[in-house]
Amino acid sequence: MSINVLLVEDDIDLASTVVDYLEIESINCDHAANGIQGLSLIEANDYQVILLDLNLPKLDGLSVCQKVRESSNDTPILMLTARDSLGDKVAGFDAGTDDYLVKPFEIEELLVRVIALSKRRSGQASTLNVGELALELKARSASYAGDAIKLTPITFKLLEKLMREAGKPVSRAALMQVVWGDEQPDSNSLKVHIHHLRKQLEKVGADLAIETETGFGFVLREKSA
Amino acid sequence: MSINVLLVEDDIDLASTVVDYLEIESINCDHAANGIQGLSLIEANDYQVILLDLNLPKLDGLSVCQKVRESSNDTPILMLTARDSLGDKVAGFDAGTDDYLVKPFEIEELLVRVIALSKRRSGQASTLNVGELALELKARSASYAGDAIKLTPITFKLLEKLMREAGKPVSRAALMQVVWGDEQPDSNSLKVHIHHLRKQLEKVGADLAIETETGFGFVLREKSA
DNA sequence: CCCAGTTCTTAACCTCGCTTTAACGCCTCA
DNA sequence: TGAGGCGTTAAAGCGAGGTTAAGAACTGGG
Repeated sequence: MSINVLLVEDDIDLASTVVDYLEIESINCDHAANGIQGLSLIEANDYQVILLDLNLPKLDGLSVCQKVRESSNDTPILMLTARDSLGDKVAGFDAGTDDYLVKPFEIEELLVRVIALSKRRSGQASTLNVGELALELKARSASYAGDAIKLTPITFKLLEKLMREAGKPVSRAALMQVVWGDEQPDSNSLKVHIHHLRKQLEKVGADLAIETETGFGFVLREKSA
Repeated sequence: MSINVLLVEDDIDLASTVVDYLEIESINCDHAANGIQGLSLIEANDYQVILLDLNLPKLDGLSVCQKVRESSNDTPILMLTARDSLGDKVAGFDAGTDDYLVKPFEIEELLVRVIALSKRRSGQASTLNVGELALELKARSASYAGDAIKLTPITFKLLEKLMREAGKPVSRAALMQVVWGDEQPDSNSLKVHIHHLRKQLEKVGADLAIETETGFGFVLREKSA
C-alpha cells in the first residue's frame, strides 16, 4: 500500500533530504514550506501522516495542528521540534499531536515512526454518535434513527461541536470560535442557528435536545422523560 | 472471488502451517521451497499476492523480488523477514516490496495483510465503475451503459476523483488540487468544468448526478428517484 | 508555419438559499 | 417593574453556485 505523507517544514535543506529519503522508500511525500500552504494541502489531500515542524513562517506548527483537529481531521501528526522542553511536548499533545521527534533526528528513526503512524490509522472513527443521532463526518450528513437531517455548513459545525461535547455545556464563545474563528459577527447570529438546529432535531422527533445554560452556552443531552 | 497466493519459504514447518491456515480461509496457497522454484511458479501462474521469505536457498528473497519487478510484474509482494533491522526493510522497499512482516508473526496478521494486498490490486484496476458508469483509466474514456461519454483532460480528472470517492463529498480544494496542483486558476473554472461534466452525464441519461454540498464541494451519487 | 478544431479560462449575469440583521415577545430576577 | 438574556420570526443582503458566451491557448494535420 503506497503511503502518502505531508511534510510541513521551512528549512528547505532538511525538507528535501526528508522528501528524497522517503521517496526512495516508496513513500510519497508532499512538501509545504509554511503553515498556510500546509493547511491547504491537508484540506485537499488525504494523507496517512502529517510531519509538522513546530517553528513555521505564517502559521506555527501548534496552530496548524489545532486547526487540523478543529476541522475534525484525525490524521496522525508527527511533530518535529528543535527544542526538547517538556512544555513543548505537552503543548503538542494538547493540540492533538500523536508523536514527536526532536531535531536533529536520525532519518531512519523518522521512517520507522512514519510507518508506525500510517498503520495506526485504520482504526479511526468517521462517525459521531449520541444516542440515535449519527453524524457522518466524511459524508457530511446527519441522521436520527435513519431519518436524514438537513444541515447547512454552520449548523453542521455547531452540531459536531455539541456532539463531541455531548452532555457537557459548551460556552457561547467556544461555539462562535468553531463556526467563525476570529472574525465573529456582532449580532445574534448564533442563536438563530441554534434555533435552526433545534427545529431540525424536532422535525425528526429526536430524543435529544439542545438545552440552554443561561449566561454560559448550550448543552446537547438526552431529553429527560 | 478466490484468492491465489504463492508462499516462497524454505522452512517446511512454517510453510505448511501457513498453507494450511490460508486454505482454511479458502485462500489457495502454492508453495515453493527456494528462490528459483519460486520464480518459475510466478512466471507460470497469476498470483494475487506473493509471500517471500528473505533468506532462501539458491536465490535470496531480495533478488527474487527484483527479478519479478524487472519482468514488469506488479503483483503485490509481502516480505517475510526474521530480522527486524531497518536495513532489511529499506532494502525490501527498494527492491519493490509492498509490505513486510517480521518473524515470528501472528498468522492472523498475515491473513489481514494478504487480504489487504489482494484488494489493493483490484484497486489498481484500469477501470473504475460506479453503477452503470465506467471509466477506462488507460484508454482515458468513459461510458454509461455502453454509451460513450466524451471527456476532456480536465473533466476526466474530475470524474475520476469523484468516482473514486463516489457517495462521499469531495471538497472544492481537493478537486482543484487534483486538476491544477499548486498553480490554481483564480476564477470560476472549476464550476464551469463541473457544469460540462454534468451536461455529459445528462446527455447519456445517467442515473448518477453530481450534487452540490454548499460551502464544501461536490458528490457523485445515484439519483434518488 | 499556419489553420481549424478543440479545450480552457475568464467574465458577466442570474438565481437561490444561507446567513445576518433587526424587531418583538417572553421569562426571570433584582 | 424594568433590564437583560433568550427565543422566534420575517425580511434583507450577500455570497456561493449555475449558466452562458467570447476569446485565448493549445492541439494536430497539412
